[in-house]
Amino acid sequence: MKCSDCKWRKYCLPSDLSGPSLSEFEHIVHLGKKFEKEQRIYSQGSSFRSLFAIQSGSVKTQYTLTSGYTQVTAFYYPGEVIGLDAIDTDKYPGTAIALEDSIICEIPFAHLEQIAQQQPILNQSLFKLMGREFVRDQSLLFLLGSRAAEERVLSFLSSIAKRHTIMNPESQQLQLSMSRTDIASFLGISLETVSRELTKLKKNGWLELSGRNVLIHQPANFKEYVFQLADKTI
Amino acid sequence: MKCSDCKWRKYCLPSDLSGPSLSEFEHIVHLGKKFEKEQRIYSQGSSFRSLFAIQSGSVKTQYTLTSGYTQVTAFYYPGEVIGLDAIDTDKYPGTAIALEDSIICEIPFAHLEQIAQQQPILNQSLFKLMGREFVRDQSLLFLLGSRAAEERVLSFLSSIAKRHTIMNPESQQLQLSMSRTDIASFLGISLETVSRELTKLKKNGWLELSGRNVLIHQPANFKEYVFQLADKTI
DNA sequence: CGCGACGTTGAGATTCGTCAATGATAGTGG
DNA sequence: CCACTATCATTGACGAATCTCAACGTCGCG
Repeated sequence: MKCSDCKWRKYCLPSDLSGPSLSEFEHIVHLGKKFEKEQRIYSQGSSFRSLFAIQSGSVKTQYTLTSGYTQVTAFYYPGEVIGLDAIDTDKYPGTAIALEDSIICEIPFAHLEQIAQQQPILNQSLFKLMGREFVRDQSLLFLLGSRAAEERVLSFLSSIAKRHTIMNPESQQLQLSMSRTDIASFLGISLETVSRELTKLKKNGWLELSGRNVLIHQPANFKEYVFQLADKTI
Repeated sequence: MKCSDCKWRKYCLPSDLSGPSLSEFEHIVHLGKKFEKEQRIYSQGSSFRSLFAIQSGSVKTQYTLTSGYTQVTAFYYPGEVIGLDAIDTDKYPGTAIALEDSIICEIPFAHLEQIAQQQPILNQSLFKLMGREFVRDQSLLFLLGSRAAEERVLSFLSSIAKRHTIMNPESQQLQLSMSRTDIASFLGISLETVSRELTKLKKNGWLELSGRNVLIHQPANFKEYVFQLADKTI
Protein backbone atom coordinates (compact mmCIF):
# COMPACT_ATOMS: atom_id res chain seq x y z
CA MET A 1 0.00 0.00 0.00
CA LYS A 2 1.24 3.44 -0.88
CA CYS A 3 1.43 6.37 1.49
CA SER A 4 -1.18 8.17 -0.57
CA ASP A 5 -3.65 5.41 0.29
CA CYS A 6 -2.60 5.05 3.92
CA LYS A 7 -5.17 5.90 6.57
CA TRP A 8 -2.51 7.32 8.84
CA ARG A 9 -0.64 9.52 6.39
CA LYS A 10 -1.77 12.73 8.03
CA TYR A 11 -0.19 11.63 11.30
CA CYS A 12 2.91 10.24 9.63
CA LEU A 13 6.08 11.72 8.20
CA PRO A 14 4.74 12.52 4.71
CA SER A 15 1.79 14.35 6.23
CA ASP A 16 2.33 17.56 4.30
CA LEU A 17 3.54 16.11 1.04
CA SER A 18 1.53 15.77 -2.13
CA GLY A 19 1.94 15.23 -5.87
CA PRO A 20 5.46 14.63 -7.12
CA SER A 21 7.13 15.17 -3.75
CA LEU A 22 4.95 12.47 -2.24
CA SER A 23 5.83 10.13 -5.09
CA GLU A 24 9.49 10.79 -4.53
CA PHE A 25 9.07 10.02 -0.87
CA GLU A 26 7.19 6.81 -1.61
CA HIS A 27 9.96 5.87 -3.95
CA ILE A 28 12.59 5.69 -1.21
CA VAL A 29 10.40 3.97 1.37
CA HIS A 30 10.18 0.20 1.68
CA LEU A 31 6.48 0.00 2.23
CA GLY A 32 4.50 -2.43 4.28
CA LYS A 33 7.06 -4.89 5.61
CA LYS A 34 5.52 -7.57 7.78
CA PHE A 35 6.77 -8.32 11.25
CA GLU A 36 5.52 -11.13 13.41
CA LYS A 37 4.72 -10.84 17.09
CA GLU A 38 7.93 -10.73 19.13
CA GLN A 39 10.02 -10.02 16.06
CA ARG A 40 12.64 -7.29 16.27
CA ILE A 41 12.40 -4.28 13.99
CA TYR A 42 15.88 -3.19 14.99
CA SER A 43 18.30 -4.16 17.71
CA GLN A 44 20.24 -2.17 20.24
CA GLY A 45 23.75 -1.47 18.99
CA SER A 46 23.15 -2.33 15.35
CA SER A 47 23.88 0.27 12.68
CA PHE A 48 21.32 2.95 12.15
CA ARG A 49 20.06 2.89 8.58
CA SER A 50 16.36 3.59 8.71
CA LEU A 51 13.47 5.07 10.54
CA PHE A 52 10.36 2.93 10.69
CA ALA A 53 6.74 4.03 10.48
CA ILE A 54 4.06 1.82 11.97
CA GLN A 55 1.23 1.09 9.54
CA SER A 56 -0.62 -1.47 11.61
CA GLY A 57 -0.01 -3.31 14.88
CA SER A 58 2.05 -2.01 17.77
CA VAL A 59 5.64 -1.87 18.92
CA LYS A 60 7.57 -1.50 22.13
CA THR A 61 11.06 -0.07 22.45
CA GLN A 62 13.36 -1.17 25.19
CA TYR A 63 16.87 -0.45 26.38
CA THR A 64 19.21 -2.91 28.02
CA LEU A 65 22.10 -1.84 30.24
CA THR A 66 25.42 -3.61 30.29
CA SER A 67 24.29 -4.96 33.63
CA GLY A 68 21.53 -6.79 31.76
CA TYR A 69 18.72 -4.73 33.25
CA THR A 70 16.09 -4.01 30.63
CA GLN A 71 13.42 -1.36 30.58
CA VAL A 72 10.56 -0.62 28.21
CA THR A 73 10.69 3.04 27.20
CA ALA A 74 7.76 3.46 24.85
CA PHE A 75 4.84 1.90 23.02
CA TYR A 76 4.08 2.90 19.44
CA TYR A 77 0.97 2.73 17.29
CA PRO A 78 0.06 3.33 13.62
CA GLY A 79 1.25 6.63 12.19
CA GLU A 80 4.10 6.86 14.66
CA VAL A 81 7.74 6.78 13.65
CA ILE A 82 10.47 5.00 15.56
CA GLY A 83 14.25 5.11 15.42
CA LEU A 84 14.70 8.86 15.83
CA ASP A 85 16.93 8.39 18.84
CA ALA A 86 19.55 6.72 16.65
CA ILE A 87 20.24 9.79 14.53
CA ASP A 88 22.94 11.16 16.76
CA THR A 89 25.04 8.07 17.25
CA ASP A 90 24.58 6.00 14.07
CA LYS A 91 23.63 3.05 16.27
CA TYR A 92 20.20 2.20 17.53
CA PRO A 93 20.44 2.90 21.26
CA GLY A 94 17.53 0.56 21.96
CA THR A 95 15.62 -2.38 20.54
CA ALA A 96 12.21 -2.22 18.90
CA ILE A 97 9.98 -5.29 19.11
CA ALA A 98 6.60 -5.93 17.55
CA LEU A 99 3.96 -6.56 20.22
CA GLU A 100 1.71 -8.28 17.68
CA ASP A 101 1.82 -9.06 13.97
CA SER A 102 2.47 -5.65 12.46
CA ILE A 103 3.03 -3.90 9.17
CA ILE A 104 5.81 -1.37 9.19
CA CYS A 105 7.34 0.91 6.56
CA GLU A 106 11.10 1.32 6.46
CA ILE A 107 12.45 4.79 5.64
CA PRO A 108 16.17 4.76 4.83
CA PHE A 109 17.54 7.77 6.60
CA ALA A 110 20.34 8.67 4.18
CA HIS A 111 17.84 8.88 1.33
CA LEU A 112 15.42 10.76 3.53
CA GLU A 113 18.07 13.34 4.37
CA GLN A 114 18.88 13.71 0.69
CA ILE A 115 15.38 14.40 -0.48
CA ALA A 116 14.59 16.49 2.59
CA GLN A 117 17.47 18.70 1.58
CA GLN A 118 15.63 19.44 -1.64
CA GLN A 119 12.13 19.57 -0.21
CA PRO A 120 11.74 22.16 2.49
CA ILE A 121 8.31 20.84 3.36
CA LEU A 122 9.64 17.38 4.07
CA ASN A 123 12.52 18.81 6.04
CA GLN A 124 10.08 20.77 8.15
CA SER A 125 7.90 17.73 8.65
CA LEU A 126 10.92 15.87 9.91
CA PHE A 127 11.72 18.64 12.35
CA LYS A 128 8.14 18.66 13.51
CA LEU A 129 8.08 14.92 13.89
CA MET A 130 11.13 15.13 16.10
CA GLY A 131 9.65 18.01 18.01
CA ARG A 132 6.54 15.95 18.65
CA GLU A 133 8.67 13.17 19.99
CA PHE A 134 10.22 15.61 22.46
CA VAL A 135 6.83 16.63 23.70
CA ARG A 136 5.90 12.99 24.09
CA ASP A 137 9.06 12.34 26.09
CA GLN A 138 8.41 15.36 28.25
CA SER A 139 4.94 14.13 29.06
CA LEU A 140 6.43 10.86 30.05
CA LEU A 141 9.02 12.52 32.22
CA PHE A 142 6.22 14.25 33.97
CA LEU A 143 4.41 11.04 34.50
CA LEU A 144 7.43 9.33 35.99
CA GLY A 145 8.28 12.35 38.05
CA SER A 146 5.40 11.57 40.33
CA ARG A 147 5.71 8.50 42.43
CA ALA A 148 2.07 7.53 42.74
CA ALA A 149 1.31 4.20 41.13
CA GLU A 150 -2.33 5.05 40.53
CA GLU A 151 -1.38 8.13 38.54
CA ARG A 152 1.03 6.17 36.44
CA VAL A 153 -1.48 3.49 35.56
CA LEU A 154 -4.17 6.07 34.81
CA SER A 155 -1.88 8.05 32.55
CA PHE A 156 -0.91 4.91 30.73
CA LEU A 157 -4.51 3.86 30.17
CA SER A 158 -5.46 7.34 29.14
CA SER A 159 -2.66 7.52 26.60
CA ILE A 160 -3.54 4.15 25.09
CA ALA A 161 -7.25 4.97 25.05
CA LYS A 162 -6.63 8.29 23.34
CA ARG A 163 -4.66 6.68 20.57
CA HIS A 164 -7.16 3.86 20.28
CA THR A 165 -9.98 6.34 19.84
CA ILE A 166 -8.16 8.09 17.03
CA MET A 167 -7.66 4.78 15.26
CA ASN A 168 -11.04 3.19 16.04
CA PRO A 169 -13.54 5.91 16.77
CA GLU A 170 -16.41 3.42 16.63
CA SER A 171 -15.17 0.96 19.21
CA GLN A 172 -14.73 1.60 22.91
CA GLN A 173 -13.35 -1.85 23.59
CA LEU A 174 -9.62 -1.84 23.58
CA GLN A 175 -7.21 -4.69 23.67
CA LEU A 176 -3.81 -4.15 25.18
CA SER A 177 -1.08 -5.72 23.13
CA MET A 178 1.52 -5.67 25.87
CA SER A 179 1.95 -7.81 28.98
CA ARG A 180 1.62 -6.60 32.56
CA THR A 181 5.36 -7.00 32.80
CA ASP A 182 5.85 -4.59 29.88
CA ILE A 183 3.48 -2.08 31.40
CA ALA A 184 5.21 -2.35 34.75
CA SER A 185 8.63 -1.89 33.22
CA PHE A 186 7.41 1.11 31.25
CA LEU A 187 5.79 2.73 34.27
CA GLY A 188 8.64 1.95 36.64
CA ILE A 189 6.51 0.03 39.10
CA SER A 190 6.18 -3.65 39.91
CA LEU A 191 3.86 -5.80 37.86
CA GLU A 192 1.92 -6.70 40.98
CA THR A 193 1.20 -3.04 41.55
CA VAL A 194 0.00 -2.67 37.97
CA SER A 195 -2.34 -5.57 38.50
CA ARG A 196 -3.62 -4.23 41.80
CA GLU A 197 -4.23 -0.76 40.41
CA LEU A 198 -6.13 -2.15 37.45
CA THR A 199 -8.22 -4.30 39.76
CA LYS A 200 -8.91 -1.26 41.90
CA LEU A 201 -10.16 0.70 38.88
CA LYS A 202 -12.35 -2.22 37.97
CA LYS A 203 -13.79 -2.50 41.48
CA ASN A 204 -14.48 1.20 41.58
CA GLY A 205 -16.51 0.82 38.41
CA TRP A 206 -14.30 2.82 36.08
CA LEU A 207 -13.79 0.02 33.63
CA GLU A 208 -14.34 -3.56 32.69
CA LEU A 209 -11.27 -5.67 32.65
CA SER A 210 -10.57 -9.19 31.58
CA GLY A 211 -6.97 -9.99 30.95
CA ARG A 212 -5.87 -7.63 28.21
CA ASN A 213 -9.35 -6.47 27.26
CA VAL A 214 -10.33 -3.13 28.69
CA LEU A 215 -13.58 -1.24 28.36
CA ILE A 216 -13.69 2.19 29.88
CA HIS A 217 -17.22 2.83 31.02
CA GLN A 218 -17.76 6.56 30.72
CA PRO A 219 -14.76 7.87 28.82
CA ALA A 220 -15.69 11.48 29.51
CA ASN A 221 -15.90 10.95 33.26
CA PHE A 222 -12.82 8.80 33.17
CA LYS A 223 -10.86 11.48 31.35
CA GLU A 224 -11.99 14.01 33.91
CA TYR A 225 -10.87 11.71 36.70
CA VAL A 226 -7.47 11.21 35.07
CA PHE A 227 -7.14 14.90 34.49
CA GLN A 228 -7.86 15.74 38.11
CA LEU A 229 -5.52 13.15 39.43
CA ALA A 230 -2.83 12.66 36.90
CA ASP A 231 -2.97 14.78 33.81
CA LYS A 232 0.57 15.02 32.66
CA THR A 233 -0.32 16.30 29.22
CA ILE A 234 1.65 19.41 28.56
CA MET B 1 32.33 36.61 21.06
CA LYS B 2 31.95 34.75 17.80
CA CYS B 3 31.27 31.06 17.43
CA SER B 4 34.66 30.63 15.81
CA ASP B 5 36.27 31.75 19.06
CA CYS B 6 33.91 29.88 21.36
CA LYS B 7 35.39 27.12 23.51
CA TRP B 8 32.26 25.02 23.17
CA ARG B 9 31.75 25.23 19.44
CA LYS B 10 32.55 21.60 18.84
CA TYR B 11 29.73 20.59 21.19
CA CYS B 12 27.33 23.19 19.86
CA LEU B 13 25.16 23.49 16.78
CA PRO B 14 27.79 24.91 14.41
CA SER B 15 30.18 22.08 15.32
CA ASP B 16 30.80 20.98 11.75
CA LEU B 17 30.68 24.35 10.06
CA SER B 18 33.68 26.32 8.86
CA GLY B 19 34.62 29.17 6.56
CA PRO B 20 31.77 30.96 4.82
CA SER B 21 29.06 28.67 6.14
CA LEU B 22 30.17 29.40 9.69
CA SER B 23 30.13 33.12 8.96
CA GLU B 24 26.65 32.85 7.58
CA PHE B 25 25.58 31.02 10.71
CA GLU B 26 27.19 33.62 12.96
CA HIS B 27 25.40 36.25 10.98
CA ILE B 28 21.94 35.05 12.02
CA VAL B 29 22.79 34.37 15.67
CA HIS B 30 22.39 36.96 18.39
CA LEU B 31 25.57 36.17 20.21
CA GLY B 32 26.31 36.39 23.88
CA LYS B 33 23.16 37.77 25.45
CA LYS B 34 23.40 38.15 29.20
CA PHE B 35 20.85 36.68 31.55
CA GLU B 36 20.84 37.20 35.27
CA LYS B 37 20.23 34.50 37.82
CA GLU B 38 16.53 33.59 37.96
CA GLN B 39 15.85 35.37 34.67
CA ARG B 40 13.73 33.60 32.10
CA ILE B 41 15.20 32.78 28.71
CA TYR B 42 11.76 31.86 27.42
CA SER B 43 8.39 31.20 29.00
CA GLN B 44 5.92 28.40 28.69
CA GLY B 45 3.25 29.23 26.12
CA SER B 46 5.05 32.14 24.48
CA SER B 47 5.69 32.00 20.75
CA PHE B 48 8.58 29.94 19.58
CA ARG B 49 11.06 32.04 17.69
CA SER B 50 14.51 30.88 18.66
CA LEU B 51 16.68 28.15 19.98
CA PHE B 52 19.21 29.17 22.60
CA ALA B 53 22.75 27.91 23.05
CA ILE B 54 24.39 28.20 26.44
CA GLN B 55 27.78 29.86 26.32
CA SER B 56 28.38 30.16 30.04
CA GLY B 57 26.37 29.53 33.17
CA SER B 58 23.58 27.02 33.51
CA VAL B 59 19.87 26.73 32.90
CA LYS B 60 16.94 24.68 34.11
CA THR B 61 13.82 23.94 32.10
CA GLN B 62 10.52 23.35 33.82
CA TYR B 63 6.95 22.62 32.85
CA THR B 64 3.85 23.71 34.69
CA LEU B 65 0.56 21.85 34.41
CA THR B 66 -2.81 23.56 34.36
CA SER B 67 -3.15 22.30 37.90
CA GLY B 68 -0.20 24.49 38.82
CA TYR B 69 2.10 21.61 39.53
CA THR B 70 5.60 22.37 38.27
CA GLN B 71 8.41 20.01 37.48
CA VAL B 72 12.02 20.56 36.49
CA THR B 73 12.77 18.49 33.39
CA ALA B 74 16.40 19.24 32.61
CA PHE B 75 19.56 21.13 33.47
CA TYR B 76 21.71 22.57 30.72
CA TYR B 77 25.36 23.59 30.54
CA PRO B 78 27.63 25.37 28.02
CA GLY B 79 27.51 23.98 24.49
CA GLU B 80 24.00 22.68 24.96
CA VAL B 81 21.02 23.98 23.01
CA ILE B 82 17.56 24.51 24.46
CA GLY B 83 14.17 25.10 22.92
CA LEU B 84 14.10 22.10 20.59
CA ASP B 85 10.88 20.85 22.12
CA ALA B 86 9.05 23.91 20.78
CA ILE B 87 9.59 23.04 17.13
CA ASP B 88 6.43 21.01 16.81
CA THR B 89 3.96 23.37 18.37
CA ASP B 90 5.26 26.90 17.70
CA LYS B 91 4.95 27.59 21.43
CA TYR B 92 7.53 26.85 24.05
CA PRO B 93 6.01 23.97 26.01
CA GLY B 94 8.11 24.82 29.03
CA THR B 95 10.02 27.63 30.69
CA ALA B 96 13.79 28.03 30.72
CA ILE B 97 15.36 29.85 33.66
CA ALA B 98 18.98 30.79 34.27
CA LEU B 99 20.32 29.15 37.42
CA GLU B 100 23.10 31.71 37.66
CA ASP B 101 24.28 34.68 35.66
CA SER B 102 24.69 33.23 32.19
CA ILE B 103 25.64 34.11 28.64
CA ILE B 104 23.40 32.66 26.01
CA CYS B 105 23.26 32.86 22.21
CA GLU B 106 19.92 33.21 20.51
CA ILE B 107 19.41 31.34 17.24
CA PRO B 108 16.27 32.48 15.37
CA PHE B 109 14.73 29.29 14.11
CA ALA B 110 13.17 30.59 10.90
CA HIS B 111 16.56 31.85 9.74
CA LEU B 112 18.18 28.66 10.87
CA GLU B 113 15.75 26.58 8.83
CA GLN B 114 16.43 28.77 5.81
CA ILE B 115 20.18 28.43 5.85
CA ALA B 116 20.00 24.79 6.89
CA GLN B 117 17.99 24.15 3.76
CA GLN B 118 20.98 25.36 1.77
CA GLN B 119 23.69 23.83 3.92
CA PRO B 120 23.35 20.08 4.24
CA ILE B 121 26.03 20.01 6.90
CA LEU B 122 24.11 22.36 9.12
CA ASN B 123 20.91 20.48 8.51
CA GLN B 124 22.61 17.28 9.54
CA SER B 125 24.03 18.93 12.64
CA LEU B 126 20.55 20.01 13.56
CA PHE B 127 19.23 16.48 13.16
CA LYS B 128 22.09 15.18 15.23
CA LEU B 129 21.50 17.76 17.89
CA MET B 130 17.89 16.66 18.12
CA GLY B 131 18.95 13.04 18.14
CA ARG B 132 21.24 13.78 21.05
CA GLU B 133 18.35 15.33 22.90
CA PHE B 134 16.36 12.13 22.41
CA VAL B 135 19.14 10.08 23.88
CA ARG B 136 19.26 12.44 26.82
CA ASP B 137 15.52 12.11 27.35
CA GLN B 138 15.72 8.36 27.07
CA SER B 139 18.44 8.27 29.68
CA LEU B 140 16.28 10.28 31.95
CA LEU B 141 13.28 8.07 31.36
CA PHE B 142 15.43 5.15 32.23
CA LEU B 143 16.56 6.83 35.39
CA LEU B 144 13.06 7.67 36.50
CA GLY B 145 11.88 4.21 35.62
CA SER B 146 13.69 2.87 38.62
CA ARG B 147 12.29 3.80 41.98
CA ALA B 148 15.43 3.80 44.07
CA ALA B 149 16.27 7.21 45.43
CA GLU B 150 19.94 6.40 45.80
CA GLU B 151 20.20 5.50 42.12
CA ARG B 152 18.54 8.71 41.11
CA VAL B 153 20.83 10.90 43.14
CA LEU B 154 23.89 9.00 41.95
CA SER B 155 22.89 9.32 38.32
CA PHE B 156 22.29 13.00 38.78
CA LEU B 157 25.68 13.57 40.39
CA SER B 158 27.38 11.45 37.78
CA SER B 159 25.78 13.39 34.96
CA ILE B 160 26.73 16.74 36.44
CA ALA B 161 30.24 15.58 37.22
CA LYS B 162 30.76 14.30 33.70
CA ARG B 163 29.77 17.60 32.19
CA HIS B 164 31.82 19.50 34.73
CA THR B 165 34.89 17.46 33.86
CA ILE B 166 34.50 18.27 30.17
CA MET B 167 34.27 21.94 30.97
CA ASN B 168 36.87 22.13 33.76
CA PRO B 169 39.24 19.22 33.38
CA GLU B 170 41.62 20.74 35.91
CA SER B 171 39.21 21.09 38.83
CA GLN B 172 37.48 18.31 40.70
CA GLN B 173 35.55 20.68 42.88
CA LEU B 174 32.13 21.27 41.52
CA GLN B 175 29.53 23.75 42.56
CA LEU B 176 25.90 22.90 41.98
CA SER B 177 23.97 25.83 40.63
CA MET B 178 20.56 24.43 41.49
CA SER B 179 18.71 24.12 44.78
CA ARG B 180 17.84 20.87 46.51
CA THR B 181 14.27 21.60 45.57
CA ASP B 182 15.21 21.73 41.89
CA ILE B 183 17.15 18.49 42.14
CA ALA B 184 14.27 16.83 43.93
CA SER B 185 11.77 18.00 41.35
CA PHE B 186 14.01 16.81 38.55
CA LEU B 187 14.56 13.40 40.11
CA GLY B 188 10.98 12.93 41.18
CA ILE B 189 11.76 12.49 44.86
CA SER B 190 11.30 14.70 47.89
CA LEU B 191 13.92 17.27 48.75
CA GLU B 192 14.41 15.65 52.13
CA THR B 193 15.31 12.41 50.42
CA VAL B 194 17.81 14.22 48.21
CA SER B 195 19.39 15.71 51.28
CA ARG B 196 19.47 12.39 53.09
CA GLU B 197 21.00 10.55 50.16
CA LEU B 198 23.69 13.18 49.74
CA THR B 199 24.47 13.01 53.44
CA LYS B 200 24.69 9.25 53.19
CA LEU B 201 27.20 9.48 50.36
CA LYS B 202 29.21 11.93 52.42
CA LYS B 203 29.16 9.68 55.48
CA ASN B 204 30.22 6.71 53.40
CA GLY B 205 33.23 8.70 52.25
CA TRP B 206 32.32 9.03 48.60
CA LEU B 207 32.42 12.78 48.57
CA GLU B 208 32.83 16.00 50.45
CA LEU B 209 29.76 18.11 50.69
CA SER B 210 29.07 21.55 51.97
CA GLY B 211 25.90 23.14 50.76
CA ARG B 212 26.22 23.27 47.00
CA ASN B 213 29.91 22.46 46.88
CA VAL B 214 30.69 18.87 46.04
CA LEU B 215 34.05 17.15 45.77
CA ILE B 216 34.02 13.56 44.61
CA HIS B 217 36.90 11.77 46.27
CA GLN B 218 37.98 9.10 43.84
CA PRO B 219 36.08 9.80 40.64
CA ALA B 220 37.15 6.49 39.10
CA ASN B 221 35.85 4.46 42.04
CA PHE B 222 32.79 6.63 42.25
CA LYS B 223 32.02 6.08 38.59
CA GLU B 224 32.41 2.37 39.08
CA TYR B 225 30.04 2.53 42.03
CA VAL B 226 27.48 4.48 40.04
CA PHE B 227 27.89 2.12 37.14
CA GLN B 228 27.25 -0.93 39.29
CA LEU B 229 24.28 0.54 40.99
CA ALA B 230 22.70 2.98 38.68
CA ASP B 231 24.27 3.44 35.31
CA LYS B 232 21.47 4.66 33.18
CA THR B 233 23.73 6.00 30.46
CA ILE B 234 22.64 4.45 27.24
C1' DC C 1 -6.40 -32.26 28.29
C1' DG C 2 -2.24 -30.75 30.33
C1' DC C 3 1.46 -27.68 30.45
C1' DG C 4 3.66 -23.28 30.65
C1' DA C 5 3.27 -18.52 30.55
C1' DC C 6 0.65 -14.88 32.26
C1' DG C 7 -2.09 -12.64 35.75
C1' DT C 8 -4.08 -12.01 40.48
C1' DT C 9 -4.05 -11.83 45.35
C1' DG C 10 -2.12 -11.89 50.06
C1' DA C 11 1.24 -10.87 53.97
C1' DG C 12 5.28 -8.95 55.67
C1' DA C 13 9.30 -5.90 55.07
C1' DT C 14 11.21 -1.71 53.36
C1' DT C 15 11.55 2.62 51.45
C1' DC C 16 10.18 6.97 50.96
C1' DG C 17 7.04 10.95 51.77
C1' DT C 18 5.12 14.15 55.11
C1' DC C 19 5.28 16.99 58.98
C1' DA C 20 8.00 19.46 62.05
C1' DA C 21 11.95 21.43 64.29
C1' DT C 22 16.53 22.97 63.92
C1' DG C 23 20.64 24.73 61.64
C1' DA C 24 23.23 27.20 57.95
C1' DT C 25 23.74 30.61 54.36
C1' DA C 26 23.34 34.62 51.66
C1' DG C 27 21.44 38.92 50.73
C1' DT C 28 19.74 43.50 52.74
C1' DG C 29 19.69 47.53 55.07
C1' DG C 30 21.22 50.12 58.99
C1' DC D 1 30.86 45.89 58.84
C1' DC D 2 27.50 43.70 61.30
C1' DA D 3 23.04 42.21 62.59
C1' DC D 4 18.73 40.63 60.74
C1' DT D 5 15.84 38.05 58.03
C1' DA D 6 14.32 35.08 54.45
C1' DT D 7 15.57 31.30 52.04
C1' DC D 8 17.74 27.03 51.82
C1' DA D 9 19.35 22.70 53.83
C1' DT D 10 19.57 19.05 57.39
C1' DT D 11 17.76 15.85 60.57
C1' DG D 12 14.29 13.13 63.13
C1' DA D 13 9.88 10.58 63.86
C1' DC D 14 6.03 8.52 61.99
C1' DG D 15 2.88 6.61 58.68
C1' DA D 16 1.62 5.29 54.12
C1' DA D 17 2.66 3.32 49.77
C1' DT D 18 4.93 0.00 47.27
C1' DC D 19 8.20 -3.83 46.78
C1' DT D 20 9.28 -8.63 47.48
C1' DC D 21 8.22 -13.22 48.16
C1' DA D 22 4.91 -16.65 47.70
C1' DA D 23 0.75 -19.06 46.55
C1' DC D 24 -2.97 -19.52 43.71
C1' DG D 25 -5.86 -18.75 39.29
C1' DT D 26 -6.48 -18.48 34.46
C1' DC D 27 -5.77 -18.52 29.70
C1' DG D 28 -4.13 -20.24 25.35
C1' DC D 29 -1.54 -23.42 22.77
C1' DG D 30 0.19 -27.85 21.50
